Amino acid sequence: MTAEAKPASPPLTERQEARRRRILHASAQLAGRGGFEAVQMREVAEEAGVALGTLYRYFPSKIHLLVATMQDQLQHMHTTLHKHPPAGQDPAQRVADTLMRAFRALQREPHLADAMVRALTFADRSVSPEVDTVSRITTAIILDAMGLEHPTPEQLSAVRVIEHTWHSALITWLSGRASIAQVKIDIGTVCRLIDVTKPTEAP
Amino acid sequence: MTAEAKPASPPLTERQEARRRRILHASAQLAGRGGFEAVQMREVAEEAGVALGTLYRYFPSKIHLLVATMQDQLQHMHTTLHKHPPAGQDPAQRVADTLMRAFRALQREPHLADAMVRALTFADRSVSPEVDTVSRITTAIILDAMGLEHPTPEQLSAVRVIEHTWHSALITWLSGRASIAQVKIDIGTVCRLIDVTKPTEAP
DNA sequence: CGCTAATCTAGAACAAGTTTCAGACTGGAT
DNA sequence: ATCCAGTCTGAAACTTGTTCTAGATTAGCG
Repeated sequence: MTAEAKPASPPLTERQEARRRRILHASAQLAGRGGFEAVQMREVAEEAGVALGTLYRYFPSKIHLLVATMQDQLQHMHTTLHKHPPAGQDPAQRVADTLMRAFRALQREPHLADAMVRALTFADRSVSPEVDTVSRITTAIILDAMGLEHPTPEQLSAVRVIEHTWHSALITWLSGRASIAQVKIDIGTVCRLIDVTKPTEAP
Repeated sequence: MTAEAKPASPPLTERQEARRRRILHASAQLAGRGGFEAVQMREVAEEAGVALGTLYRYFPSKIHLLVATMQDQLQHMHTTLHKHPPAGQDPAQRVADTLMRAFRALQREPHLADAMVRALTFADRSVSPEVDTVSRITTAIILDAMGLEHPTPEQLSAVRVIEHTWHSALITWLSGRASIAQVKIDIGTVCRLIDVTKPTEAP
């Protein structure tokens, strides 16, 4: 059940894998400076040493590219979190800790965060599979933090709500409409749902 | 404190007000068919009987235009809700009812919903004031449903989280990644936060 | 009424995402 | 080693959001 990347299509040759990585690297690089708008397809192609048409063969749109970039970054974060799991007492605390940590990571690269999150929420149906992958990784991270083997449907819904809050709070922060403090408060608030949906809650 | 529209700039003449309305109407019309991408600035201008430059004078970008369209629609909804307030017993129930009702309204015009919500979450800093207005109206709607005069900071945070969930859940539905049922469940789930943050909760 | 500043129009021009195409290149099968 | 199919390149073309310009219209004012 580990959420890995490519289930479909022909396996890539070494050179192709290298190209793909160069593209993703260029994307993250450009995003790290100016954010969403700074990721211009022509520039990504040039920086990755690849023709424009090739870029589009690998990633059929700018949104696809940025969502893939996010997948990449999330994988890193997931791996890192496995090595240093949150230490809190109860599940709600651990989830909040984890999200705060992720939030701090994003604060270090606000432009990159901007590009990735904007792409993620702007994605239309044609990007659903990729966005879904991102969502699955995020869910896995949260469930890991909760330490649950077999979450109840109720708990899964709570996790979904946490994800909703996480994404939307990030957006309000990125667009300058909410402060860092407010985002932290909102994360803390939504994590209470974990306690509310504890299976031991009902008589 | 009623969230009205235009606090700034010179008051518009009658013809100008009419133009503005024609533009918003054309925008909603086109959005109602093909969604976000169907709202093309040239078409909006033509349908509204206005030059492209004029359209841009009234709304400095497509995002501004669609966010303004959303403001407009939300005002309607707010007014309607005042006439037929939710009838539930407790605040959480009333808020859930209200959001479900709004959700049903959006389901009737999924393309319009798509255009408005995508614009809202894609908006960058240059649209912050307008997005903030939308947010204030939404908050007002939720607070009305709760029936609170002086919400505590905790409750305001819960309302923010509800809004986050509302927007993000809409996005997952619009992009076909969540079913209507799932959105309803998530709304119900997040509304539990209202009970958790009742002031009578603490000793 | 006649003037002036602001606004509006029509249309060209520009920017960035996306598509297309002809030709060069690569990898694998015979 | 040769050939085929698929891939990559470079460049142009197309689309749609956005900007700009020159000339007509309009609104407000003396």
